[in-house]
Amino acid sequence: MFNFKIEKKSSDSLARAGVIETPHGVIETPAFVTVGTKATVKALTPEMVASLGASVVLANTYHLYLQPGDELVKAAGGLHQFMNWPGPMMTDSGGFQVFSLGAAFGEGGVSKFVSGHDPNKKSKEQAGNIAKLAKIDEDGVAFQSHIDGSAHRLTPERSMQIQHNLGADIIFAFDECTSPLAPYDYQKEAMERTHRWAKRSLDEHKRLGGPQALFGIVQGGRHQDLRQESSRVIGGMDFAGFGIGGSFNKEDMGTAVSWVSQNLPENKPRHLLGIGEPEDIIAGVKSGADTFDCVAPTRMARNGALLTARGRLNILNASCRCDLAPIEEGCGCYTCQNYSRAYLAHLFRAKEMLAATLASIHNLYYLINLTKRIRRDVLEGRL
RNA sequence: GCGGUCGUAGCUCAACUGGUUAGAGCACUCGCCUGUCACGCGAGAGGUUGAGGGUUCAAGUCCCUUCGACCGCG
Repeated sequence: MFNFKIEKKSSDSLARAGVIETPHGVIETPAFVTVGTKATVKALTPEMVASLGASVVLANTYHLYLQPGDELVKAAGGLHQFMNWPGPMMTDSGGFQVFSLGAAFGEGGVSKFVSGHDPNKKSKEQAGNIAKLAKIDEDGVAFQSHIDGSAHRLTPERSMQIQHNLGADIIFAFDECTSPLAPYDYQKEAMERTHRWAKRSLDEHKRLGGPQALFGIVQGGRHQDLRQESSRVIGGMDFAGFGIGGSFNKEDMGTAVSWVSQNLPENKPRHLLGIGEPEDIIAGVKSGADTFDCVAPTRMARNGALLTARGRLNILNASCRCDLAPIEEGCGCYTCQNYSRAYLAHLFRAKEMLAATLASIHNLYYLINLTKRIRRDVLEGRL
């Protein structure tokens, strides 16, 4: 049912090209995984997503458990049927929400990325006494719903049960994504807890049975010894593949990923969680990652930032108002084939819904095609 | 013609009995977003308070003149 085959390995980096087979189709890697958190890629129909060349979509356990509920999704025949996406799917375990609703919650703007040594961010962590929506203990995480404030609890076992109900092809172990601002001792403690949760996730997954492939998640923050230890421990467990999670140093994410890749079994796929800016994908592939998911292309699109070969274009800038050229000359996407920057700028300024759709089409097309180009480069020995 | 109400940022409006560099929302300009709390967040620019004169230590606030808008009565 689940299979991973490596077609070509790079001779001068950790890059490889391969194929992941799932019950709902194949994923040619390296691949970009489109994010559809709440069982929808925001602003796009599944047909649009497919027409961009996307092969796989990732949804979220925490969000769908809260709304509309995993039992309903199961009754509807699973995520594929429910959201009308026939291709391969992944679900994240809810582990990231331990971070986004925990340490990162509030006005502080703590990112999972940190740039170099960032001493000015420290005060935020301390000032971060805002009531968090997530609290961690050995058994799992207590969440307060961000929708209605109601209390919920996620454990490795619950995450597995929910993900089995959702029915994606690839599911992830329940983990803790730590803040990059957390001290070493906490990173270590959280990593070791994540390892115990990985074992529990695996046990529950086996108990439940079913066609899903479970990926374990490597943590360890920005520390080489922790990353190596985590990848050895998680890599030694009976997972179908691996996710690489957690926080990174913006400057040398690739280095951290290669510490991990070198310790993971070579014959299993590696998914770099939440990474997806163009340069990061290139660095990730070179460091041995096979798949990537990221909200960046769609979220940035909705906020008017468009990807081009020459960098980011903010369509809301005054210079776009009367610019009748497409977002990017030569781009093959539906948006660039049919609409001008001026039209996009108009839609954004008028707050028309089509703005989000056309911008998302462009950004996803850009990123998916970038990844396809990278795959060709690996296959043809150029990378 | 007489009486009244009101003129504050591009727009809609704040500013207790006159009291420090006249505020906000929207619009405008720019930036940010990496396993979605996210059609979100942040920053900036923008006003000789309709005009002119007066009272006062001090006027968007009080007085006079004038211009304009609206309402009422002739």
